[in-house]
Order: sequence, then structure tokens, then C-alpha cells
Amino acid sequence: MKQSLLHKLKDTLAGNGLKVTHQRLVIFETIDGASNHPSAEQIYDKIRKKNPSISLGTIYKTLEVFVEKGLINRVNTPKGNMRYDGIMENHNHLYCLNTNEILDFKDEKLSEIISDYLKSKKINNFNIKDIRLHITGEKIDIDKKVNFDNN
Amino acid sequence: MKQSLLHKLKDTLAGNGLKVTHQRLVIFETIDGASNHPSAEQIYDKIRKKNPSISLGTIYKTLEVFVEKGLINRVNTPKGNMRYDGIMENHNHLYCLNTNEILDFKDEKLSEIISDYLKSKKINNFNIKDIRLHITGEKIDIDKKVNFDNN
DNA sequence: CTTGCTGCAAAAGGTTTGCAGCTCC
DNA sequence: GGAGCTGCAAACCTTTTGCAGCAAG
Repeated sequence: MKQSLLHKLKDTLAGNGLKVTHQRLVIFETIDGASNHPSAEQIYDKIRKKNPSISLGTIYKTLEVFVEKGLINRVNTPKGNMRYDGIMENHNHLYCLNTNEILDFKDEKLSEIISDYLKSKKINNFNIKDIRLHITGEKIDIDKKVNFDNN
Repeated sequence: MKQSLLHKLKDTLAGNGLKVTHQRLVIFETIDGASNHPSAEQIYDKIRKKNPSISLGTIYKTLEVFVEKGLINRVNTPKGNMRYDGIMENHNHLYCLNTNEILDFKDEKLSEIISDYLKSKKINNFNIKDIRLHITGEKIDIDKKVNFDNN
């Protein structure tokens, strides 16, 4: 984990009267080091290997705190469960219906086009907090051609 | 319910070797007549008033069939639960974080801008099935000024 | 009549909650 | 030392599943 991020985490916690615990450090590290937008359970499984006594409840509570304080993002999926994303820069996601992977789709220009368009439209009676493009489909793996049951 | 929609429902069911049951008619009618993107539970509650013996399991199974056959859309929400939408034309949603309402945001031009942009970008290794803009925020009610606990 | 559907009830995920004991500051 | 956090287990909520009896074609 980059030193600057560690500082941000500690500062944010301290600034909110929250304690810097081992569990919080490890959970943050795990999300930051993951490129796969892990679920709470996946974070739990990964951490448990080195830290067998951590509990799933703590993972959930900690994720809640991190989301609330703007340290990570919660991502909802077509399957209905939640995933977590350490990248805070504005970006969108590709949802693979076959593998359940969430792939990052960073495109500042597109984000800008959409937000400019919405601004120009001046949606009445609605205070926009977040704009997110959900692109669902299927990842095409060039190397291995995979066959699925429902084809 | 419009006659054409009723026909579409019956034809789709019959065409797939599925039976046209009272429950299916009522569930379809309920979604079609709803402007609020109901959850399974909400559909259940509404139908139960006139149809006390219907079961929630049937609602879920029926919704699954309808979604599979392209008669309705399933919509996932920031809260994680699923909602159902009878409008099949391409459109986007505004998610109100205060009231949990889902408001329709129909804007063909925007949908076109986004899909054209993505086409021009030619995303490799991903076969796009659906593009959906999720706009989250807060509905502003002009008439009544509401105070929330967390202000 | 036969296949598929319904209602019921149980089970399965995923997430939240309550609380006693422990940790950080 | 005291507020806040953790681990545990139970509870919760939404959705799925299995099955015996029932209804549609």
C-alpha cells in the first residue's frame, strides 16, 4: 500500500474519532491491493489466511465505516450482492454475467459527456449525488474458448 | 391493461409451452399498472388484497419467467434488493436514496450518445448486452419540506 | 390425462445486530 | 480508564428450492 493512502486512512479515522486497529488496516490493505472488486466474503477469506481470528461481522462493520467516510466505494451488482472498490476516481464498470467479474472502465471523456449532458438538462426535483454507467455483458476470453451450460 | 399487452403475454407464454394461469395474469397486470418499480414483496402485498391465497414463492417464480422471456425487466438497486419494471423501452433510472423510489428517466438522445460512444470505442474482449445509467441522489419535494434524522 | 404450476414451508445466501470482553488512545 | 472495537452468534431479509396436490391445455 502506498504511504499516502495509509496516511489518508489514519487521518480519516483519527479525524472522526475512530480507532486505527489492526483489522481496519488489514481490511483497507486488502481492498486497496485487490483489482477484482471483492465481496465481503472474499475479503474475509483472503484475510483469514493470515489472520484466522478475524470475523465476518467485523469485515461488514468496517466496510460500512470506510464507505461512510469516503475511503472506498460500495458497488451493487446484477446478482444483488455488494462488492467493494478502492478506486475513488470517477469510473464505470463492466459486469461480466458469466464470471461475475467487475472490470474497470475508465474513460474521463465519457464521464464528462454524460455529466455535462445531465447538467444541461437540469433535472428538476432531483439532486444528483452520483452518476454511474453499468455495462453488463460477457467477457470474451481469447485464449480459452469456454462453453457454458446454457448455450 | 392494454389489450395488445395481454396478447403479448399470452402469446409469449403459449409460444414457450408455458401455461396462462390466473396468477400470471394478475402479476403481469400489477407490474404493468405500477409506475413505482415494485419489489416482489410489494407486488405480493398488492395482489394479496384481492387474492389472499397467492404465495410469495409464486411471485418470485413468475417474475423469473417474465424476465427470462423478456416481458419485464429486473432492476437492481443501491439497497441490494430487486425491483421490477414493466417498461421495456430503453430508459434509465433515478434512484432516490431517501424514499427508495425509482424514477424513470427517459432520454433517447442520451441513450444514443452513450451507445454511439461505446461503439466507437470498440471495447475489446467484452460483448455488451446492456447499457444502463444509474443516477442516484435525492428527490426534492417542492411542496413539503421534509426533515431527515441525519441532518 | 399429462405436464406444468401453485402454495407451503424449509433452506439458502448475504447482511445486520446485540453484547461481553478486549484494545487503542 | 473509558470510549470504541472485535468476535461470536443469533436474527433478519430477500430470494430459492423441493414437493405434494391442483389446474390448464
